[in-house]
Amino acid sequence: MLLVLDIKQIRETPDFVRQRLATRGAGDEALVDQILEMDERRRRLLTEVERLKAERNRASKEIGRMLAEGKTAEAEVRKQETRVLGDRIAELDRQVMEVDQQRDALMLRIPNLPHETVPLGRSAEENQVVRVHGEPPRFEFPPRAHLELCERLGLVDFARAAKVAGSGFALYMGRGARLERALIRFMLDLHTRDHGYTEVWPPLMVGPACLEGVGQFPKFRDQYYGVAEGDDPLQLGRLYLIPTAETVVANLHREEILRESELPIRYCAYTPCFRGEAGAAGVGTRGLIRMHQFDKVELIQITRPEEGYAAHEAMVQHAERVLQMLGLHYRVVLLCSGDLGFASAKTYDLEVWAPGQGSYLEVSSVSNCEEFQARRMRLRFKDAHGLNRHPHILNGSGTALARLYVALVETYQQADGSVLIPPALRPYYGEERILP
RNA sequence: GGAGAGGUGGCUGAGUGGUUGAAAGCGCACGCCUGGAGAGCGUGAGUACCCCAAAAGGGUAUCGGGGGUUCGAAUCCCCCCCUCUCCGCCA
Repeated sequence: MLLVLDIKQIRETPDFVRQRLATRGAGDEALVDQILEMDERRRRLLTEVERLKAERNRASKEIGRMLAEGKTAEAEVRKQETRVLGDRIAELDRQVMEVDQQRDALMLRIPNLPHETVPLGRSAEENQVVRVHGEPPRFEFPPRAHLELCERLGLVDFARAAKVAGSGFALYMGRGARLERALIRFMLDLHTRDHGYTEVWPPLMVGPACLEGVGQFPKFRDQYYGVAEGDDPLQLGRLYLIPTAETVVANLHREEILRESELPIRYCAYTPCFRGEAGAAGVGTRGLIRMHQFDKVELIQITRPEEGYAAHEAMVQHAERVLQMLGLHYRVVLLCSGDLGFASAKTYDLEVWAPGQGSYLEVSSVSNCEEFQARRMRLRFKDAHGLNRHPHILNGSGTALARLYVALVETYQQADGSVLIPPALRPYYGEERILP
């Protein structure tokens, strides 16, 4: 009953589905045959059990009629006969449920099909840079890394963050905290005022159904923080800390049937994001680049399928606008099939230049998940013909904070050790520079 | 956390074991009426799945979720979830 890719699509065009899945290079296409087999078994069982149920329903009505007419003896006989049907039905029902579960479990493991405009490739190396904005800034001195800048200016206290929460957390202090807040407000204002998004301030914990809905479950179960209430171990896993606002906000309309006139829906949310990042320790773990908790302003759109890709392009530009207004050098990267996220059909990453790192940092990922998530969360809209269809769901960071912070202080650092605040941010930060 | 009440179709709301997928009202769609609108009248309309080449048609499931009793469950029993009211606690 839970359709991930449309089971009909798999049934009708298995070769196409297999071929598209194969471009991801993860071997998921092997699931297709298993699913088809399950599906066939399921339908055979269903046809049989439904026939029996129809028969039983008829018999029951007949018994009702007999009793009403006072033919108790006859009714008793009929009851006896019908009881046997019940046993057979129960047995078949059990089998149907079993096959259902197996099929659904397989379906949940199938990632989205890459869009036809996605370049083929195996890994991040084959991603395509589609445009570059600006130039890397020049320095008359060796630019410092953000870690040093932040510590010297007292913006972030990593030691105390580690003391209270362990490694992988940041403690923004004083002007550092104010800068974080300024960035959040700047982005929220930009997207709500200029780009037509409605601001949302959502819960930071969600049930597992939401994680499943956006495609983070079942595949990446171990990367999320589950919370427990008190010491009750039974409570563990009933709620999870959100790894991104997408997890909550994309699910806001789950199991609804929207009116077409309500589309497109555009939401913008600031939230902290919590990630276990299992197995990622060791690489770039110092500083603000990879953390268990970071801030992010997220964009979500729910659109008619016809408009999904136009909205996708627009959304990339909404995220780019942040970087442009902050005067940062960045590039837009189109992910290749092998680097695509589980739920996404097409993704652009925004990578901002961090002079102190001497590298680009991913600060935004803008994806069109097409109908994939809508199907998993049973979100539909009624079109002009009264037909229920799945909308496209898009998400994009607009943008992630911590890495943006890195790029910002590294880009705007001065020879005297101060950090200039770019003009667009000054109304929010309140001053023109952060002095040593 | 304690006590109570309740979850039925887009909404309100009837229904306590048998042609009830579910009265009635509102809302909605279409048609008639109208110069046009309204009122009025009529018709239609949930969702998912299965059978059928398709359409037509037929069937199954669905009254918060799951399990049970029964020939038969919206109706009876058990467990869970959620909402509301009162009390307690708390930012």
